[in-house]
Amino acid sequence: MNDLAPASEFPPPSASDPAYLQGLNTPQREAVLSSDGPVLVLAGAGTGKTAALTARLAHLIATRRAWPSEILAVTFTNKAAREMRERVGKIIGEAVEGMPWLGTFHSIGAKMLRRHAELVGLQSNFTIIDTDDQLRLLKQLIQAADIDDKRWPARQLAGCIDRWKNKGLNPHELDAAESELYANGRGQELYTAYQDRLKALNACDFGDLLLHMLTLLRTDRAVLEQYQQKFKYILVDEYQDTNSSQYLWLRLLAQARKNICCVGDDDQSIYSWRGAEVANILRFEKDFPGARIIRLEQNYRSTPHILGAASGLIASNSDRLGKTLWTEVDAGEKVRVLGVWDGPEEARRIGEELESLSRRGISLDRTAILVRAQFQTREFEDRFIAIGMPYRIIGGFRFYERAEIRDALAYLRVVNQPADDLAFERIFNTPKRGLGDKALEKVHRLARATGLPLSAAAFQILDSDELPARARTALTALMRGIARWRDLLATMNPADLARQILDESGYTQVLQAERSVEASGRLENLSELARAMEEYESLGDFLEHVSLVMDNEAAADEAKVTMMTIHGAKGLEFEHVFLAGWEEGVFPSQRALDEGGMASLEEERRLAYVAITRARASCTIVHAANRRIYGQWTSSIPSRFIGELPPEHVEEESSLTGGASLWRAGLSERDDPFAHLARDPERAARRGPGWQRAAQVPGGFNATPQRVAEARSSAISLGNAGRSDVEIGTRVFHQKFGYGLVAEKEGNKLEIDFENSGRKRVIDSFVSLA
DNA sequence: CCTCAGATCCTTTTT
DNA sequence: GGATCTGAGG
Repeated sequence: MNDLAPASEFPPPSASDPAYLQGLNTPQREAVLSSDGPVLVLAGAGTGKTAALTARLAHLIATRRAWPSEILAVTFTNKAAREMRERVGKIIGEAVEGMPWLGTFHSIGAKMLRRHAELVGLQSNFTIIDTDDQLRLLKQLIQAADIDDKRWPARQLAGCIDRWKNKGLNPHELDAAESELYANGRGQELYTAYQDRLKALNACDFGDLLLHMLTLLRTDRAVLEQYQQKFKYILVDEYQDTNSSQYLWLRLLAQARKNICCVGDDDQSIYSWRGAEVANILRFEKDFPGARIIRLEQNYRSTPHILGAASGLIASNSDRLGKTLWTEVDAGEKVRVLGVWDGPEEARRIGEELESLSRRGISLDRTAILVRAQFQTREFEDRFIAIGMPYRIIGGFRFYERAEIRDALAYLRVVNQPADDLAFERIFNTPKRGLGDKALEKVHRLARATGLPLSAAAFQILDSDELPARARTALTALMRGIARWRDLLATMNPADLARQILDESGYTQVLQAERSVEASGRLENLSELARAMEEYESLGDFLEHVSLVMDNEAAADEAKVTMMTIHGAKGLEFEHVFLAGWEEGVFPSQRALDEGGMASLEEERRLAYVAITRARASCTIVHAANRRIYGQWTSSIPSRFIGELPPEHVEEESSLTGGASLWRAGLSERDDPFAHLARDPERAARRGPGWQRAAQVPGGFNATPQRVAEARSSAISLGNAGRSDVEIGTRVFHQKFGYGLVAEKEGNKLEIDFENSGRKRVIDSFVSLA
């Protein structure tokens, strides 16, 4: 099977081969040596894809076809990028340092965009906002547009916008049907407002890193040609996971030289929910006529039973390019399918298995529990804490998603990038300094009226009597700090600056005063953050790193069993793998079944395929008859995927009387295990094809966007330099101080003699003509 | 202005 | 079952 490839055009393996070619099989060699022209490598799970890929890079560099800086190598995850960098480094040594264009789509997008930021209306120190900031921003916009954010949640809009960006659509490129997906056709309006707001904040979301670059490559000939010339060779990992925007981006860049090599596996496409299009891999040959297709099918990872089970399962899918994995190994155990009574028993059994493996001298580092969804790890955590089983959970909260880290970063962002209103809002009253909603609202009002960023408005409002004395004192202290830190930015190294900011802002003191376990953990995290900053030249560099790259790598001290989602496990392998929760409704997930129909089911099946193929030596699939879901006990039937495994590769076992098949037969006839959800009409309404349908429900919503109109008109009529309709002697009205006569005027600052409150200093945008 | 308690929401996967 | 939001009370 491995000799189907027409390898004759390349020299056969010989002892004089460079090191990077040794040990590669025939198709792998072909993937390395076919350096010019379009190449699609279909690499099955465990077929030595990364080895071939890194050898290919080494080959391009060693044969002087390109300098390291002339190769664009994109991956999806930071993990993959890091691994490739390391492995290439081992082959070519120091030269890998000169590979600036090896990274994730997003980090490369960001790098390019910083060079051309002004062409899309940004400055090169733009902030990259995360989902949290994005949601807060959207919520503000939704409220400003007088849309009921209960009926049209910000998450939903965020989902739409992501989708549009994944498709490469700018706001003006949406058609009516797309716009219809949110708030009865107001999707486009809000998307436009969001993009405008981001530009005003000098910020980008994840999607923009690709979309802006794509827009630029499409519209700016010079920029496009510059990069087409620069990248002599393009290498793309996990090609099946590219979305339309990434696909278009690659196609533009590759069009001139056509030296593009895409590596992927349609059977491992598991990210369609975030816009990945398997079609991209299927149409490669059309996009690049004459493309060479190479199949890597010899598996070096798993036993024949594991491969047989996985292959048998994935065969139920349609529309595959088709690969047949094979291995030279001929021993090994069958895949074990274990039925248990409930969730706690599942955790108990797997715990026991792990203990037994451990006793046999197998390091827990070589074991993993893979789950469909994050919440499933909780049951294991409870159990493992009880029995003292060391474990690590990958995924979940990342380092930089912790509140204290986000707070610290917000300070740094405000200092680094004055227009970052989102960050300013976050630190305004953090730590608590007596600045509440009222105070923030006033700063907001001034900012809106003057068109200034919040932090600038905050400086200005100190010159007035708008704020009560206490708030004013507190804000003065904060703003003095910010001004000082901004001064230090140029001279001080980022780590020391961060320490100083945390100190002077009072943030560390508050935590120190708390004296709780959590507080000391937070302090620990903060000093960890400062330590991590030490490698960085500038604060900007660091902020970019943190938003795009930083993930929590648990220190590998003690041997631990790894728990993670199947998505997180893609690309990894473990000696012994436990696949938990293979029940209908959990895996395949109810949501996928409800919302995506057959296509989703197939994706779930690919996910199952990925899960099984992570295992080297043993794979144990567990399903429980009862499980607590959202706090309610539910009985469940085994996943249909279990039934799809070829029996000859599977060994069934049940802790329930009568054996697996018996109780399965009894259970499978029961009604929908999620019936309790359907019984609740509220919940039932939220199921179904999800928000797409919900978006079409005619709403009882018809409010007018009054507030925005107001804000806009005042923004237009009021200049920064002071308004022309107010002069000394003008009679004006102020919401808090009442009527008065203007006594002094300097720019937009007024001194007014109020009839009831005496002389006050006020910013002109707070008064109206009386 | 802050804190606490009750109500309400949400439960897939991630750069 | 847990996180998050909202409203009442200190």
